[in-house]
Amino acid sequence: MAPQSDRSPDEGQPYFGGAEDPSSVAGGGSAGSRGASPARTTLAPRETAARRKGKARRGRGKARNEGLLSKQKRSRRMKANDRERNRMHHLNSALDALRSVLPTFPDDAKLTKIETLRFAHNYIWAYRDLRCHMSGGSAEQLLPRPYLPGA
DNA sequence: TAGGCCATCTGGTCCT
DNA sequence: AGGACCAGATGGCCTA
Repeated sequence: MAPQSDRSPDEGQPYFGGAEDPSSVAGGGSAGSRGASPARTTLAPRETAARRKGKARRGRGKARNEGLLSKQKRSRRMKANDRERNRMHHLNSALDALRSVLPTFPDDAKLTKIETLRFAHNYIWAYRDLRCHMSGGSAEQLLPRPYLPGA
């Protein structure tokens, strides 16, 4: 397949499908198939669960043997799986929210997770830099307030 | 068909 | 004890 390089859009620029920025943060990685074709769509959690039901039971082999696990253990595991699934769904929602505020081209191009994070990093960095230059201050003065959990 | 991305399961560890 | 978080494993989907 085509060599992938994490798209690292130029700071402050909308992301253009195939554009690459070799000087970007952490180098190399994924590429450009998805930019060109937004075919991959994130399934809604419910839809995902339903659609993936089949493979949900896939296992890692050994400890999988039914009967080895007590009913209580099994039940606890299932609950843990459920929480983990939810946790990941929340994480993905947050990622979607982040995607939604990042400019891309075309508009409906979907950034991968790693691309989203790297782009957001660049974007924030560039924005801070821009404000710094406009205000004549130092970048440190423009650092966002630290995140306060629960605030 | 290979390789990238993703969702899910799982067991370990840490925290409350 | 139970939940949150994490990383590894697995297999499906998709594109070049």
